[in-house]
Amino acid sequence: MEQLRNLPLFAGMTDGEIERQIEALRGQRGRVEKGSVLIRQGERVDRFGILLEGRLQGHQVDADGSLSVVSTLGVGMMFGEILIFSDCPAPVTLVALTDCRILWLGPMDLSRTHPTLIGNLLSTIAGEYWALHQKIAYCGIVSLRKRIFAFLSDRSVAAGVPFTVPFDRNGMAAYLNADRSALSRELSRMRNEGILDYHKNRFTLFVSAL
Amino acid sequence: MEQLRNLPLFAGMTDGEIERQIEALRGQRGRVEKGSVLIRQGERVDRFGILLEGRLQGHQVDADGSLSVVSTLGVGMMFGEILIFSDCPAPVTLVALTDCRILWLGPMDLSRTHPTLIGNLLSTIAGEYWALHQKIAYCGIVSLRKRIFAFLSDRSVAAGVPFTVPFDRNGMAAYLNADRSALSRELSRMRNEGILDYHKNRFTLFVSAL
DNA sequence: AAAAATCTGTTGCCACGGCAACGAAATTCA
DNA sequence: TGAATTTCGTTGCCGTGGCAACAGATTTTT
Repeated sequence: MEQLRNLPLFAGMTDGEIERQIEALRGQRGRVEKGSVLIRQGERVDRFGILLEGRLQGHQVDADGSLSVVSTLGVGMMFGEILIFSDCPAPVTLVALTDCRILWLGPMDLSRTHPTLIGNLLSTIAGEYWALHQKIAYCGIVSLRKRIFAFLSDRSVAAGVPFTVPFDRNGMAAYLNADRSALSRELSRMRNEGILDYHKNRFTLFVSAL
Repeated sequence: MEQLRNLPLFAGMTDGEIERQIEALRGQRGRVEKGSVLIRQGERVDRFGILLEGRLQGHQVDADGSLSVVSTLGVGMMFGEILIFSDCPAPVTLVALTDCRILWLGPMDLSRTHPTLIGNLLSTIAGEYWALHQKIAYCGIVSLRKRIFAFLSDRSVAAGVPFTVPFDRNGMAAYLNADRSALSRELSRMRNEGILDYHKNRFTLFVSAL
């Protein structure tokens, strides 16, 4: 309960309302062990989940058969909540990176769902939409250096200096869709030129524009 | 009314329900002339719109000051509907490409909104989310040729042969984020190799895999 | 119908960045 | 604590694809 109260989905709701809504959404807690597949690409989905413990990862097989990592989910994050409102099959496979505890919810009857919860749901989905939009904006920048800088610059104004990025190098490269070694190379150059400094995923920018 | 009934937002609702909901959403029709700005990047937005007539275009200025076209909207499409559920400022500027007629709706009180309309709204937003997701999937393909082919291949299975794409060359290049001339060059090559044929935005694929 | 504007194809140049391969550092596991 | 695994930086190679510039075709404007 303590945990549920802090979830964005239940923001602004009383404990009683939360309990009643979970009931209405046929909530049930479950465990899955490392390696399990929660959602299979191509499947139809009619319930969504909240990750109470553990880590998940979204995989996608492209048309040519190559596999790519789409997203990584941590505690408190939701999955499948967008899918249940689409008529399309799951475009990604969701795998448990570790043993997980999950709160399953759905199917959802909107006429019996609390407006606050619906609002929270919409906010969450909207946020995820703009997150994708942002990623696309970065990927539209042709020069790798400018792409990296735009990303770091945004993080810097959002989080101050120094700041951390929620990625390891591989993840950061994937997000900016660049090659990992190319990313490392460019970061080194920028460090040598005095544009920034970093250690692992902790960065400091020394200039505000390129 | 005739027109409203066919909008995805009002799908499955009776005329009476539609009218009542428009009233609850403080709906008002408006006109804007070519060149007007409907939403300015950075602004807060508390109402959304449905394009009844005309064409709109979304622009975005990157961190380095360069302008890029993000999207183009046609009759029946909504705009701002995701924004009103976010706490972030508008990431794009929306400009009228032609004279337009618009139905403005909002602010929205979820507790007074018909569940069906909420469902339609969620479906629409979910659809837009997966559309972005798809675009990102394409952009993740490193080889331009494979990127183009993945795109055309998907359109082909969805729409048969021959099929049309909703873009001119510029738009298609932007969507696949590629350079227009590079796109033309690659399409030519593929045509010469007998992989496909095309005229303007009408394509025919001759192979199903690359 | 002429003129202006837009869209499309083509081509040469060449640098950016993907790829592979390797070693070092760091983290995880036994 | 040592071994195994993963992460990260570095470097050489070289092909892809961005860029610029131009011509023809198509569309729109007046």
